[in-house]
Amino acid sequence: MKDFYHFKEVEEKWQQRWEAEGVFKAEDDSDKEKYYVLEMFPYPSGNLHMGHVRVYSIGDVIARYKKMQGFNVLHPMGWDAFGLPAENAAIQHGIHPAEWTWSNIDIMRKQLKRLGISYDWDREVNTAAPDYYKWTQWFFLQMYKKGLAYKKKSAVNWCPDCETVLANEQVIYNRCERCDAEVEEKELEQWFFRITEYAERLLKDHDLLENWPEKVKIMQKNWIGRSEGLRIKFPVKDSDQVIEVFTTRPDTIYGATYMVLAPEHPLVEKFIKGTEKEEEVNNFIKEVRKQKEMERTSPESEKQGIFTGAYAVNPMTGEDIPIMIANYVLMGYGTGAIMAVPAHDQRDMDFALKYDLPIKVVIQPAGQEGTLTVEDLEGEAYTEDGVLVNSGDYNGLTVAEAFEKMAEDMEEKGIGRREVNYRLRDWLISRQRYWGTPIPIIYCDQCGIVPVPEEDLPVVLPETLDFQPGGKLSLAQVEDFVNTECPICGAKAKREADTMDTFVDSSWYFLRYVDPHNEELPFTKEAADKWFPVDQYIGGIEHAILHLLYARFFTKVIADLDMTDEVEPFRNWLAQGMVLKDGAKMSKSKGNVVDPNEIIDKYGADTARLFILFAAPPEKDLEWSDAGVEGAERFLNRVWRLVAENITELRGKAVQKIDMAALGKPEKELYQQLNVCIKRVTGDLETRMNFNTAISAIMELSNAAYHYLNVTKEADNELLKVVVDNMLLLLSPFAPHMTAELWEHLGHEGFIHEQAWPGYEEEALKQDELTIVVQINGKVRDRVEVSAGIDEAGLREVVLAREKVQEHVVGKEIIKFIVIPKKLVNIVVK
RNA sequence: GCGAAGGUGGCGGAAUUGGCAGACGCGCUAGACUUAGGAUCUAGUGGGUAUUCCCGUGCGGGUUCGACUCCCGCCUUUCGCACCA
Repeated sequence: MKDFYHFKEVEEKWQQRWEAEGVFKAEDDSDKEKYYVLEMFPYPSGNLHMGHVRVYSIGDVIARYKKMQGFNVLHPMGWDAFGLPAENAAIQHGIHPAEWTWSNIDIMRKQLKRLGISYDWDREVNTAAPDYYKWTQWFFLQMYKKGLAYKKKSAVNWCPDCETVLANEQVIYNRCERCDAEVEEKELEQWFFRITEYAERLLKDHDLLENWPEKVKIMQKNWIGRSEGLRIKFPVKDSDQVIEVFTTRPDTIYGATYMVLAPEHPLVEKFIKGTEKEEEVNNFIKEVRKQKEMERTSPESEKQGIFTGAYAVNPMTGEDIPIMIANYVLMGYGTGAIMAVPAHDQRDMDFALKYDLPIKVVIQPAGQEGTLTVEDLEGEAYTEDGVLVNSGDYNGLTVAEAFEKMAEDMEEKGIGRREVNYRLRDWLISRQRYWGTPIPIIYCDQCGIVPVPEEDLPVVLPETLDFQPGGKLSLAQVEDFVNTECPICGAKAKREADTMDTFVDSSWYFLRYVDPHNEELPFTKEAADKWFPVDQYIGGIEHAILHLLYARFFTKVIADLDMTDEVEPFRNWLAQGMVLKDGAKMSKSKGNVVDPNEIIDKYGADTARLFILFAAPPEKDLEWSDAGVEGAERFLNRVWRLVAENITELRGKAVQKIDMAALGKPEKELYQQLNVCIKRVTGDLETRMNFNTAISAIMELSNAAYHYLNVTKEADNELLKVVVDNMLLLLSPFAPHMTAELWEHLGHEGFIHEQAWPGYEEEALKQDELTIVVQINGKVRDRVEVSAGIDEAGLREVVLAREKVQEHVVGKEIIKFIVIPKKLVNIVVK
C-alpha cells in the first residue's frame, strides 16, 4: 500500500462504491429506532461555499455516528430552488430560470458528493419541481379552507428594486433583506397567512424546544411580542363616537391627561371635517405620511403632533382630555390610538413637554407616597413599580393590584376588557415575481375568489416565457396562463398572477422527505409518524426568525390537519457559526472567499472536513486558516502511516478481547488511553456536539500509539491492532474516505461505517497508580505517585513524608488536610 | 437605551461537577535523517536573565482550604431588539 494518503483515487473510489451499493438509504420498514438528522437545504446558487461545507460536515458526522450506533438514519438533501437570483440571471443573461436552476443543482449535487456526505439521494426534493410545489399549493388550499389564507388590502412593504412586496420579517431597518433597497409603503390587495392565530402556541411551545439556543427563543419571543393589557373605551365629548385604546398600564389611567390617534386613524376625519382645524390637520397628516417608516419609528426622532380640536372623556376621572394626532402612534399596532400618561411613559412625557400638555403623577415609589411631584420628575417618566396616588378608590394599591382591580371594574362597567396584543403580524405571502409557486386561485366576475380544485393541481408555471433581457418577469404577462375558466360556472376568469414567498416552500420540506415520491398526498401520516420530527436540525442563526418561525407555524397547521401528531418540527437545533477569513465573513466584494472546490482539489474532502470540524466548536464562528488545513492533512497522514508502516503486523488478525492482566505497563497504559479516548469521543458526539475536542482526543490516541512504538522494542501487535481498529472507527465519521480505505487494507469485511460504534471497558479506565497533586496553602508544591486503593491515612503519611512537603510544613501548624479523592490534596498550614 | 452571549499564550482553541490553567492543533526554536527539505522524526515552547522562586485566564472587589469556573461592581467585543402603547 502507498505510504501516504492519496486522496484523489481513494475518495472517488469510496464515493462510487457508496453510491453503487446504496448504503445510505433510510429504511422505511426497519425495526431499528429511527434518527432524523437534517441540515438546512441550500439555495442552488451554483456554488458551494465554506459555510455549506461546515454545516453539511457537521450533519454528516452526526448521521454516520448515529448509524454506527445502530439507528435507522434518515439524512436527506434537497434544494430550495425558487427565488429571485434565478430571475435575475434570466434577465441578465437570457437564460430561463428553470434551466439556470437545474444546471446549478447538478453542479452543487456533484460538489456535495465530492464531500462524501452520507445522503439518501433517493429522497432528494426540489421545491421548484411541479411534484413538490403541487403540494405547496395543496397546503395553501387547506389553509384557505380553514380561513388561514386570506386576501386583504393593506399598507404593505414594497421593494422597488425587487419589484415585489415583502413580509415584515424581510424588512430590516426599513430596507429589503435581499437587496438592501429602501422599502416603500403601498396599499395593495395581497394574500396573507394568519400566523397571528398561532402566536400563543408559537410562544408556548418554546418549552418543548429544550435544545434550542436560548438566544433564538428570545429573538422569536421578541418578534412575537406578546403583551397583556386592556382595551378601554374613551367617549368623545359632545359626540356619540368612542375611541378605543389598548394599554398595558390601565393602572395609570387617572394620569391619562390626553389621547393620541395615529394620523391614519379613521376617526380623525370625523373630528376635523368642517372645523377650522381641518386644513391644518390635513397638512400635518400629509407631512407625516411623507416620513419614512424608519424616521417615524425611531425613538430618537422628534415627536410631532397636532391638536384635533376635539376632546374625549377620561372614563375613570370624568375629566375632558384633548385628542391629539401624532407621528409616534402607529395604526398597525393595538387600536391605533393611545391614552397618554406623560408622568409614567417617556414617549408621552416627551410629547407633553413639547406641546405643553398637563402631566399628572399617579404612581409613587412604595413607601414614599405623596412625595413625588411633577417637578421631581425633571422630564423623566417614572416607569418603575410603585403605589397608586391621585387615583380615587384605587389609592394605595400596588401597580399589579391596581391592574387587576381596574380590569375587573372596567369589565363590569363595560368600559374596557382584557386583551392580549401581539407585535407579530400576519404573514404576507404574495410576491409579484415569476419564479415561485403559483398561488392556486382564480378570479371570476360571477363567483369571486375561487380556489383551484385540488384535482387540478398543480397549477403549473408556464415554461414558455416571453421576456426581454433587462425586462421584468411576471406571470401577469403570460396570457395563456392568466386566462382560464371559472371552475364553478365555466365563465371566462383570470388566474392569480402572483407567486408565493419562497419561505412558504421551505416551511414544510422536512416533511416531504419522509415520503418524497407520494403522488396522492404530500406525505402519509404513517410516514410522518415513522420519521417526524427531525431529531437534530443544523443551520445558520440568520434563519432564527424567518424560516424557523414559519416552519414551526406550518407544522402546527399540519398537525391541526391531523397529518402528524407532532407540533414542533425541530426538537433540537444546532445553530452553527459562520466561516470567516481574516476576521470577516467571506464575500466576493471583500475578495476573501475560499473556494471549497480548490481546497478539495488540493487537500481532499477528508482533510477539508476534518479541519473545519477541528478549528472551532460548531456553534462558534470559525476563522479559516490554510496552515490549519495543512495540520489536518498532517494528522490524517500520520494515521495513514501508522497503518501503512505496520500493515504486515496489523493485517488479518482477528480482533480479540484484550486480557488486561497479561499486559505490561506501557501496554496497559496504551490500552487505557484507548478506552479513555472512546469514552471522550462518544461523550463529545453524543451530548456536547463538540467535534473539535473529539478530534483532539483521537489525535492524542494516535500520539500515544506512536509513542508506544517508539519506546517499545517488541510491540504487542494484538494490542496495536485493537488500538488502530478502534481509532479508525472513532475517526470514520470525520474522515470517512480514508478510514474506509484503511479498514479495507486491514483486511476487514464490510464497510467501516456499518460497523458498531466502539464501546469502552469501564475496567480499563481504572488506574492502578494515580498521580496526586499536592498543594500547600493552595499552591502546587509536589506530585506523588500512589496506588489507587490507598486510604486517606495512608495518603497523608505518604504526602507528609515528601521532602518538598516537609520544607513547607516543618515548624508550622497543619490546620487542615483536604483530600479530593484521586486528584489532589491541599495542606493548609500556619 | 433594553436583552443575550463572549473576553484564556504569537494564533485557533481546551479545562464536562469549584480541584494540576494553556489539552489538541498552528506557528516558532534546536537537533536528527537527507543531494535537498516547505516531507518525516526527536526535544522544547505562557511571562519574568529561571528544573526548585514569583507572576498569570479583560479590570477592581468578595466568598472559599482552593476560583477561568460562584457572587458584586466596572470596562470591552459581538449579536439581537429598539416610539409596539
